[in-house]
Amino acid sequence: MNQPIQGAPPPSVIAIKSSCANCSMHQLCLPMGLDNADLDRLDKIIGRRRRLARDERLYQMGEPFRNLYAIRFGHFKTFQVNPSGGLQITGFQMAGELLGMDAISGDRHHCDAVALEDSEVCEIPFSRLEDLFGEVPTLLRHFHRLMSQEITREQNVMLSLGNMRAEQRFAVFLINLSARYAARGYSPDSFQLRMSREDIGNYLGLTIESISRLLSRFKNQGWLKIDKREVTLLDPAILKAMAAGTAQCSPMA
Amino acid sequence: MNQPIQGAPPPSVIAIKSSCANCSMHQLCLPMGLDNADLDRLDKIIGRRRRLARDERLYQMGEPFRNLYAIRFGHFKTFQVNPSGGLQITGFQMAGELLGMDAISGDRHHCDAVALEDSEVCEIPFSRLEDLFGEVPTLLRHFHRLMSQEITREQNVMLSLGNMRAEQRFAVFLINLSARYAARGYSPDSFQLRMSREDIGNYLGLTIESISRLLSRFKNQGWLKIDKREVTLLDPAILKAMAAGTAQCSPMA
DNA sequence: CGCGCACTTGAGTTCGTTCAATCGGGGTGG
DNA sequence: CCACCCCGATTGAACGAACTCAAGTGCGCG
Repeated sequence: MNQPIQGAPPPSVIAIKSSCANCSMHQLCLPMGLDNADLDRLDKIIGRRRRLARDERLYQMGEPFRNLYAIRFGHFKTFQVNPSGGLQITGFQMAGELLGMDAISGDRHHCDAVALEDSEVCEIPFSRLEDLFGEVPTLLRHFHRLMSQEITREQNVMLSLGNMRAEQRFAVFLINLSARYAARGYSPDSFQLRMSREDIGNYLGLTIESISRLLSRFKNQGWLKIDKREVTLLDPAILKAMAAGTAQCSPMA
Repeated sequence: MNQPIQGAPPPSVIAIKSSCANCSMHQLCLPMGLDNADLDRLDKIIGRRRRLARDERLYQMGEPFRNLYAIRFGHFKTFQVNPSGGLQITGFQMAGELLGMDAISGDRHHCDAVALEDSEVCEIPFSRLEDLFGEVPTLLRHFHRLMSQEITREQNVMLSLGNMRAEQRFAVFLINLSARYAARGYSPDSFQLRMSREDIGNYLGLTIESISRLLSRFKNQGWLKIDKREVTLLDPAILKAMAAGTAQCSPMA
């Protein structure tokens, strides 16, 4: 139950001398808003940094829950598996975001997390984090905000899956990525998709073929350029309008 | 911005001498696992009980966030509204469950909560609850579990919306209600649907007609009885199998 | 009794899927 | 260096599950 799983190489463990204060993500991540003293206390409990190769698994459903993980760099996907084998990607996570919050209830992970590219995470022992909550109210506050953010994020996905047509879901997806890259200081209009078409389709409740057709349609409309996984949004305004539901695409053009 | 909204009567405010200790839900609700002394401290911060009539709104998207609400009795639905007017029900809540956790980030409510029947909630001022967290670690722990539970609940909905056919979604829905009533000491096989077919359809990403047809189909298969909103599960096993994806319904029978 | 509302049922349509063929780039081995 | 293969992606054609539109039912309430 506890040993490495089905042939996946044990994740490399590297002791890197690095701190939250040095981390470029500390304004988005768990330590947001902490003063130097508190930053230090948080640093002290961070277990270790873990490097993961593309497709390597950070944790798996059913594993006992001990740590949260803050992404230092790289991208992840999280997914749930059906009793009958069906798989649903529940999110794509990027640097500064927290993994594992769904495992707090139940003491076991409720989904799998897999690296979409070579990535690094900070391991945060949850019991030690809990100890710290009593001493650093600012930290607790921000932690609650992060959990709550995750709840609203998922509500938005539900809205998309339950209520929107394919093209609108896809526009929402692109605009969401764009905004998150913008928040990290990257271009909002030009970025790499770190996930396959298949992953996108699964996440949005569509097939890979549908994603491919949507990309072609948006490209033919002149709304974006797409070269392999490199996207350039040529008309972010109309994509935003589609995401908001105030514009729609002609069936074909 | 702060006054009562579009004709909804101001919610009745009643000062009832009641406590968590007396509440039949205290084993499921926020006070779970607290000893009497801590129960008392929690009691002291509970603002007031609020009664809501059917269709009355507890809070609305955009309203400033001050309180969480614990449901004493009754049922609620929460829903999000699209910029373009589209509406997605994100959950149905029953006694012992907590409302408002999505509002912690952002300080404003991100969805609306409406009573499905005459109901009563406990108002929990969040800032006072935060104060208490420092003093009652057990309370904080359980609060984290509740938030985490909400995250996993929503992941399950995403799985259902993104991955399952109509009949499976509906089976999941029924089995989920059944389990929650069972946890509250009610019959798992016979209960009232507190929400309309339309609400169910919206929640499951289906139309009201589809829900109606599914009910008829399940009835014709002899798997349940349905009389208005009174459901009796006649073959919970096969419904569970359908929910798990290990059985499926013939198109018509 | 008659109106309104929630629900049911039927018939035709549509959006996205399924199935299948093809493309194209990157890696491997002859 | 080229031939070959593999895999992810694209494109086309036909299908089907769920939707839309429309008519009908039944119950509650004034």
